[in-house]
Amino acid sequence: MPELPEVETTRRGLEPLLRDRRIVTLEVRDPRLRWPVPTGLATQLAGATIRGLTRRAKYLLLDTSQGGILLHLGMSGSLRHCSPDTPLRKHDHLRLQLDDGFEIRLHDPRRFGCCLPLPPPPEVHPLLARLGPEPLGSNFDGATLFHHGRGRRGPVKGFIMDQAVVVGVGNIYATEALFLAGIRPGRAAGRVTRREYDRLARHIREVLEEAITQGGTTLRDFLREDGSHGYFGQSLRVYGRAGEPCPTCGNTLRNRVIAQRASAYCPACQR
DNA sequence: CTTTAGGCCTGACGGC
DNA sequence: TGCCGTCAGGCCTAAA
Repeated sequence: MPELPEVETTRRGLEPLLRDRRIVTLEVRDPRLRWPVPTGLATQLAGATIRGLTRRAKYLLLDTSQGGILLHLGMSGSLRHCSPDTPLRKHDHLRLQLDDGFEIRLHDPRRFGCCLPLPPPPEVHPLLARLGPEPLGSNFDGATLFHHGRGRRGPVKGFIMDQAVVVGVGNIYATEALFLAGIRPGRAAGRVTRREYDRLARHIREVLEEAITQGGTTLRDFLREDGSHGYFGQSLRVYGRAGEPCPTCGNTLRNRVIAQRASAYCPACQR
């Protein structure tokens, strides 16, 4: 279940392996993803030189001399770098064969991911056009959240998971950041104070950066395995721990469904 | 405009 | 042991 740190770690791991490589073939073994992998994509990419691999939100953008590619890992997707004689697995959808004899495989059992052409300029693509600021970028802070949150009656947790507000904050890191900021996930976004949004923005950045840092230490595993080893072993303080004691005060953590997602919180620490 | 619900999928899990 | 219902999760899309 790649969240932003996993996607960024994947990008950092793969970028040096892909840059300046030539694509020999793209084999579409199973085009059934969130949207079908277009027929003709393989032909378009054959012989292309890879210029780079960047990230926007949880999307990976592969830039080549013969056009861009937009990748999303959805819920269960992963990319691995391996040699062609590595046994193929069920749900290996794509093989991107490189001129150095290695290949990249997209593995995605639940098929929520995608692989689509990305015509220039990338930022106008419908899937990218309405995205909010990057949480690790310079134009994301408490002021942004506060101003965007004016008049919002929905829960703050759903608000920060809204890709138009800030990208890349999934259920896990939203839960963790709200705990660290001392804000209950069910609070109306419009009722969270400026000071609280400052804390929240800081903690969103913090939990994501912490996860990326830890991701770097397990990068080798991440690229070779299927990404199912969990969140880099990052110590999650409250996510998935309803019923357990709060790591700060010892009160029993509760669970509520907020914005259609399980939300653990401490009734004492979070207000 | 905001907010909510539905849908897409498979694998893991629990109950019988 | 096997079958089946439920759940998880990102995020688009339609509808309220």
